[in-house]
Amino acid sequence: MESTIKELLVANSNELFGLQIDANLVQFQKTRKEVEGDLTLVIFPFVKLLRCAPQEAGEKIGRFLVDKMPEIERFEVVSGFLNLSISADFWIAQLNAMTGVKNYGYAEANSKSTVMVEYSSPNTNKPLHLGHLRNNFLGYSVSEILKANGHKVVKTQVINDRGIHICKSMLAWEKFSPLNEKGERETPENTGLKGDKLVGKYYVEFDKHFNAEAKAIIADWEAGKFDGFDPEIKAEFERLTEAKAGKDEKAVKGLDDKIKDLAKNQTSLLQEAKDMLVKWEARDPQVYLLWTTMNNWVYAGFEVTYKAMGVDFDTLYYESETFLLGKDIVLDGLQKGIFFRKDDGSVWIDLTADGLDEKLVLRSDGTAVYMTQDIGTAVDRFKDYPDLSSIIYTVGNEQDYHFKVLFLILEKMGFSWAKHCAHLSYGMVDLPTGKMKSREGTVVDADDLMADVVAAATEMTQERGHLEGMSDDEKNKLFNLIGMGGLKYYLLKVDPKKRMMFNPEESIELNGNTGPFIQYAHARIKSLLTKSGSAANSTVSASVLQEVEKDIIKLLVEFPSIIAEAGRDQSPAVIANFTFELVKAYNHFYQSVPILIEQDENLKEMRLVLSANVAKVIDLAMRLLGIQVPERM
RNA sequence: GGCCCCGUAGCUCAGCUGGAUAGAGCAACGCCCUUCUAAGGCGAAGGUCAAAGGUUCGAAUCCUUUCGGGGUCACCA
Repeated sequence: MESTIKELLVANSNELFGLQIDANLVQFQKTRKEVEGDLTLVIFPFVKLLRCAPQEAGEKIGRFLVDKMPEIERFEVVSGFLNLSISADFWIAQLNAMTGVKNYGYAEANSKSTVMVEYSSPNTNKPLHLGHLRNNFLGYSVSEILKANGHKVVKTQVINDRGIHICKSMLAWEKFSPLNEKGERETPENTGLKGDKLVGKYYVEFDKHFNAEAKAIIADWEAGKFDGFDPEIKAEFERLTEAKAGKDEKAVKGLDDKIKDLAKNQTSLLQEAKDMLVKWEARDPQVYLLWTTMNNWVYAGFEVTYKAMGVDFDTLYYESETFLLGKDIVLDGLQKGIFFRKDDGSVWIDLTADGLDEKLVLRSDGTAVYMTQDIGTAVDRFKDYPDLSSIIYTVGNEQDYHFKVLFLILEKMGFSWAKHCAHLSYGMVDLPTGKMKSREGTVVDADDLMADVVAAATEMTQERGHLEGMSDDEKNKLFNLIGMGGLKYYLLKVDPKKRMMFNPEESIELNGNTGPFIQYAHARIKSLLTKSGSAANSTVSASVLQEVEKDIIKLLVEFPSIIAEAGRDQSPAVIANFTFELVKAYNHFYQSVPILIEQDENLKEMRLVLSANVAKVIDLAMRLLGIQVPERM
């Protein structure tokens, strides 16, 4: 409709305006609900051209459109806005056009380029937490949205299975795990703990002993005992201590932190962990066996969590397998003069001409850093998928700078695909008590949270749900679907780019702008359709439409462009907000218009078809968020 | 300190490629179940869109400055 009007005005612009106009002068907006009309054309851009009052210009364009387009029945000009009233026939035709279209609003599958979406990518030394939930739900949803836009999508993650942090957990487990009566250290099997939780426990254990050792060292230093320490360390400690005199609280804390770092570097524990990393890189069989064993515990644990989240991956990349590749590419770039080597042997790239800094890409000892590995992985992926057009990295916004640098390096290295890669940067999740901090124990564990929301959903659904005749299995599926639907919706309804507040009480709410509110509307429609006995897929007719009915059709007609918008912005929030609007409009209709008890069979069928299309769009929309909708609840 | 992001109702958020009187949900108040699932609907209340300048016929939206909050500036990831 909008494009038809636009073409018509452009084609006839000489006649109407006396000169050729640009298509983007034709601007539409939704008609305000206080005034009559279905579509509004903004008149201001034409006022200058016509050299007349807005009222007059509007009248002229309005008369022209009514004359040319039979669907436009009336028009009204109000303070510079041309409000067009479109016939009921037109809206009914729109409704009929979507009836029975199974994937209404989705583009043809695999009709567009192949895109890889990376998400999750946790460290293997800690269990997943609330932040990972936002990441996973977001990555999964954006993948689904891109698919609905016709892209072929490869979902992936890179597993950070290498590095000093893994060695810390391994070392702590070897040193501090108690032995049971059989002489075994703790395992997921003999403790019943999830693998990721067990490994996480030893990472914390390492930290505890590490800090204690550092503290003891500082106490010695403060007592003047420096036996066995390098004189340089002693000098540095004394320098830092003296610098504290007369400084304010904040500065003192900064200096204390530096002293602590100094002491930490002197601990035997850190030295042991470093030795272990060296052994790992040398493929020491014993260390490798331990590494493999503990990583497999973590993977098994993560698998359970991913299953509960309802996310999946098409392919995985392991840092331990790709970090060497990055090194080769960097050395190649060094040959080509893209990078430069400093005297100590470290390799850098100079990005000052692009307004950034110098960035390290290889350590002086030749080992890889994060950036090295990311370069290698990206190149590797484009080799693995020759038809790949871009990679989207779902990573928190604290890494904005990192990705800016990464893409720039890849571009400088001549990879033409680099400019198509994107960082899907999302904001931090805050708690009412403030930031999540692992040191302060305020981290919300992903497994616990999911269990909590499902438990809450179970309780509330048993209280008010319509569960008659459901098996226990069906009931449990329903409780899970409601709990997880609520959690996903809560995390996805906010613009991903923005930092958000996670309120545990609100996340299990059932009323208002929530997942269960939307699920409930779907269940209600399904119940209605079942009772009607109609397939609700016939071609319908109606000479008049009530406002509430027309409002719903207008929203349904918008759905395809909403999917496009969500894809362009990479924002599930666009889908969530649209669905909420649709459900609100439908509930209003449901409450004010008789459906099953309508006497006029034509009208009744039309309302059923309308309802069925709403249920379909709710389902299609929620699927894009990874949320299931129930037939009953 | 340099760079980046944010500031809209008591709270949580929409709206931001400039367009009519800035919208929802929650909380609080008043209604509506002998019509289909009340996990629902209706009504009323709630705002100097952080502040000040500027551009424009028109600014929450664009530009500048200030204030407030956050992130980032590692041979960590």
